[in-house]
Amino acid sequence: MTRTKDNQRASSIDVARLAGVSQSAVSRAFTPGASISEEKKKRIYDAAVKLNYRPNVIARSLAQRSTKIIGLVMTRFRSPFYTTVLGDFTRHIQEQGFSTLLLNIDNDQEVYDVLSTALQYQVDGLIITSANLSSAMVDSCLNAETPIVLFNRYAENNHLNAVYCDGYDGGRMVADFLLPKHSRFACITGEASSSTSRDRSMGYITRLGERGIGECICEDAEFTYESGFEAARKILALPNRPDALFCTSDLMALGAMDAARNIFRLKIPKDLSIVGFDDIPMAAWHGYELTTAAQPAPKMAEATVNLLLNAIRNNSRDTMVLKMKTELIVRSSTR
Amino acid sequence: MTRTKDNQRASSIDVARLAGVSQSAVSRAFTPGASISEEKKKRIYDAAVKLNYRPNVIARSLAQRSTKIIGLVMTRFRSPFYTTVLGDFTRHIQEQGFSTLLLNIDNDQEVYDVLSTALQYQVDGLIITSANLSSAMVDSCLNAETPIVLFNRYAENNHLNAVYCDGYDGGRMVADFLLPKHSRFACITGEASSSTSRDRSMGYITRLGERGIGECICEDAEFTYESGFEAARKILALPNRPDALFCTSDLMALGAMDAARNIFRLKIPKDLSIVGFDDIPMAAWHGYELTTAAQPAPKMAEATVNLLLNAIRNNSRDTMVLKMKTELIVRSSTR
DNA sequence: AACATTTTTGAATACGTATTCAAAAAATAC
DNA sequence: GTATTTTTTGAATACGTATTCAAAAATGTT
Repeated sequence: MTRTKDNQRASSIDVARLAGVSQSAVSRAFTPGASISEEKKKRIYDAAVKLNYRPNVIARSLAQRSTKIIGLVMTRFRSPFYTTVLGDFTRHIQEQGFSTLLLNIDNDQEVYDVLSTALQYQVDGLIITSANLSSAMVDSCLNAETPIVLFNRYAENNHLNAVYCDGYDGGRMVADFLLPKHSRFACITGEASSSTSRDRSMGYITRLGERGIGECICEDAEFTYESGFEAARKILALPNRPDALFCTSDLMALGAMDAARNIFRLKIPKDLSIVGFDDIPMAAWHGYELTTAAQPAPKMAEATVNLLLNAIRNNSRDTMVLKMKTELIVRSSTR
Repeated sequence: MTRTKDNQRASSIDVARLAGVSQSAVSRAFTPGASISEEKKKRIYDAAVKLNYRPNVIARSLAQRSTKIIGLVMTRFRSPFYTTVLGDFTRHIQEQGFSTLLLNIDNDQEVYDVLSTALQYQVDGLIITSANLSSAMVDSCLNAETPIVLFNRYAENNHLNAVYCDGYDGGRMVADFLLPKHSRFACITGEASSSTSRDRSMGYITRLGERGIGECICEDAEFTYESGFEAARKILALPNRPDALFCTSDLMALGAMDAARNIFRLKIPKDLSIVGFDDIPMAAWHGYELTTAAQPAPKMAEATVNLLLNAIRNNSRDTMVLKMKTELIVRSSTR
């Protein structure tokens, strides 16, 4: 091993020396499409194998001013919806030759820190899921000239790229579906700060109103099973119990189903119809068979990655907002 | 804005020029503990704010030969167990001032590619979950001198750091728990290639044998709800139906429960006891209340990250294997 | 064979930071 | 006050690659 310094990784210079060529040649040998003769290329590869050489992507990133890294800001790792999407994100990102820097946030306070480290890592682009961005942060992003796509969030002023699902329309669909066969309506909503959840419940309630139902029992909850369970326990204990319940996420709906069945001994859907939102895998489980407004998660994830990569490759400054439709999947939790 | 080149991010040189100091001074201003006067530091910070300067971590990584990035190789994004763990990993990694490069693999074939890109990104360390490493890959890792910790896998020769859960012992515990009140035993196992699943079922079957039960109906499945459902459908259709069923993962167990109840109209636990493994959130749902051998996931995740960071910081070459115990959580899916 | 064209090549430099080293400045000791 | 130690400072260089530029080699044309 004719390595200059022992115990270190080999560099392109080491390979060049062993192969009897210049460092530039080594660089070109590892750059697809670069001008280099086949014979020299072979010689370089042989030397590279001998030294166990692999190009240092960090150095390349510095020289090319492009890291080929996508920053992915995520919350709510326990939500099946988001983890499914996370798998899709990383798969698409890798398929396109990029890598994923995953940044976890527990609450919106941390967004700024996390965003700032992502930018320091010179990510080529950013995907931000379900975080509430302050306008200061938006500015900071725009300032950094780093393309950004929001997932399931949208900026009020449409100044940022976004891919999201039309929750308002989804809520309306649910209302239209439930209206014919039910008379007393209720709704369990997610965190109030979340525009996502607000859109869904607003669509539902507005549509009910349009069709003559002025009253809808509402209960605030968090986006968890337990929270849905507790909210349903409150709602179903009321006099004049509702016979139709819309939950703005599947996880809450499943909790609500279990509360209805286990605490109140209700038959679903005979005594109570329940509808969720998302279509997580558990909604299809035989123990639940939850009717739900399905988000086209795979399509959304793919569109998000493609939108971002296009922005990166074309260096385009104009923004694009993709609003997708939900599809009502009718299972046996509704009559 | 006295920036040298327009439309580019400011560099430490730009800041130095504006603040009237040397580039080294700027570097020191952003290096905690470096020798620099308070007065100059303030002047530099002011200039940095004016130029919206943030240190370029990529350049720093090159200079320091340390990226502060942990590579995290993951499969099975749909499994609630692994996504919970993923959240813990990233949180701990971030708390320690590192970032996470997330690498998704769908099957073991891709491990090599993914590992190789991680190494090219000069990650400071690697966590590998549930992948089967060929010995060639292990060599390649050792060669790269990059610390590695396996999560829920262990190298046969103990030549790699590992944190995992004692599935063999867990399986024995389940057998001991079920033996007194049952007479016909069955087992649904995960993918045969997975040593994780094999350990669990071997512990179970071995212990049954030790205590006089020579026969155990076994059915192979994948680590999914649907697969558990199908496997249970086969097993429960047999003459002389079992009255105790151990599934090597919760997800399969939940599928099995639904098959038992919905297809065979069995009462759980009266007609059939079911035990799972992992303790995913859904196991505690009121619709299931699954008895399970719980993995101490949060502890395991924390230990994994700590083990890795210690190896990185101390540059230690000796390996460490942490084997954790399961805890049997008894719920109402067993009599 | 002479010339024009294309391809291949290596030297030099840039990317943005950390760090070493020696000089300068400040603080302390006597 | 000088001598001594400590702290602060900037110039120079290293990190490992990509890329520009001009020279050299190979190829094609007549």
